Amino acid sequence: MNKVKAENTETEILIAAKEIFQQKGMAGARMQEIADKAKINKALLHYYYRSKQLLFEAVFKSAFSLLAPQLNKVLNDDTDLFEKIRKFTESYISFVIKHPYLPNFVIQELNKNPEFVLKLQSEKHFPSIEKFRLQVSDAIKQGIIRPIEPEQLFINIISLNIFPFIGQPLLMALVNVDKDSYGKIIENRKTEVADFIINSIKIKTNEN
Amino acid sequence: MNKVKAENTETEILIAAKEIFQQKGMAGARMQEIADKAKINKALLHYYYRSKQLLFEAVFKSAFSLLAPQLNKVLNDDTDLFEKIRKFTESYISFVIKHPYLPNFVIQELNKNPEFVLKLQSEKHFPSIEKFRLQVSDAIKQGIIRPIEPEQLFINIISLNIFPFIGQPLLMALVNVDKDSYGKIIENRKTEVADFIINSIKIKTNEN
DNA sequence: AACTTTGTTAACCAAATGGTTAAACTATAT
DNA sequence: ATATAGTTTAACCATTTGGTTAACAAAGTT
Repeated sequence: MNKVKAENTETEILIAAKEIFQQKGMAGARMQEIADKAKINKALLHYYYRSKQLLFEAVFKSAFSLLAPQLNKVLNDDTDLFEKIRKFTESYISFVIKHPYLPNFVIQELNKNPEFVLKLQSEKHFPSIEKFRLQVSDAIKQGIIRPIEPEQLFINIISLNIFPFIGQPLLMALVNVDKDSYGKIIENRKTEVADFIINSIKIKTNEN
Repeated sequence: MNKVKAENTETEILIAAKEIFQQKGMAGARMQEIADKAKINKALLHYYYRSKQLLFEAVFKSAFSLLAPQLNKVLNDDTDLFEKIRKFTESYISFVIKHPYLPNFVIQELNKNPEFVLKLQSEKHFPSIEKFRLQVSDAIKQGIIRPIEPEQLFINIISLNIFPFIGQPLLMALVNVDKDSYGKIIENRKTEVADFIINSIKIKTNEN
């Protein structure tokens, strides 16, 4: 039974470490707290993952490998541009509702440790903007959307989707609503954001 | 001369603390490092600000009191809506270029400590959305902009302006540009973001 | 059954860290 | 000049923290 046990504790640790690291960050997390959450002895953390740094990196990579496919939905996917924007906002917001701390965690740790991005970038499947750039250029040439730099459009899409989660505590206070109401606002954004973007870039035909 | 001296060291400490806290966060900051940066003995930190927590709160409040007036430019100011959006994006982006770590710091610490928002909210001059809400409703009634919930529009404006800074390391990697090129992209956003928003909400007359 | 490998723990350790103390120093007021 | 109040420091201290060690337990191998 030991292999089963081993795998279990190893993933137990990872699950516990995810929770703690994502809520408190690398600097705020305590190995003891992770051990407690995983219901094991602190020394076991070091048995499976040699150091706090390595455990953190395992958590970080795991988090990023969940985030990357989401980003690829805008970047590498050749469905129609508008359709894509609609699908992305819908699916991204659902994704973050499932993993509330994840995007904030990734972005925060990248800010504290910008060199870290290089490690990610060198790995396969790191999202790239190339395809998206072409698609937007084409749509402009075809007169479907007004001229806009693909990079700017991409940044806009990402900003409108990610920030409402990262800025939640601040936005809740400014908009002056409680958690439930804010949840409804977020829920509405599943369609609202896509409409907002498409409205901005779409060239209206006589039909519409 | 002692009162002058006192004020100097006290503000020296605050300046040093700002830098360290804003870059490393509450958990990652070290009192010794702050003392070194301020070129004083560590005990002096405790002489002027009793504890790390209090020093942190002084820094945080100071940071927020810089940010609040920026937010009030969208929320409490009764110039024309479009003009306002243009001015805000311009001035906000300039503001962050001057204080690169500030918005990230505020948002990050609010995430780690959401109860903290209550302290801010209870203070005077805490930005409120009321005025903005009316203005947007009016603009909709007058047929100037298409129907949109004021809260959603506000969240969009803030997201498009703040996120490009908070997400910089990630966005730089995704868009695949170096710091200089990213700086140019940000510079372009001073007008680009306002255009993007106004394009999305403005109802076109026959004139245009 | 003897032995080897893997998993787990309690006890321990050195370094880092926030905070304190008492003494020294500086400048102004008397 | 001297008392006084505010400022600054060196030396300490207790606790926390990441990490190690040695012993033990359980399972697999021969």
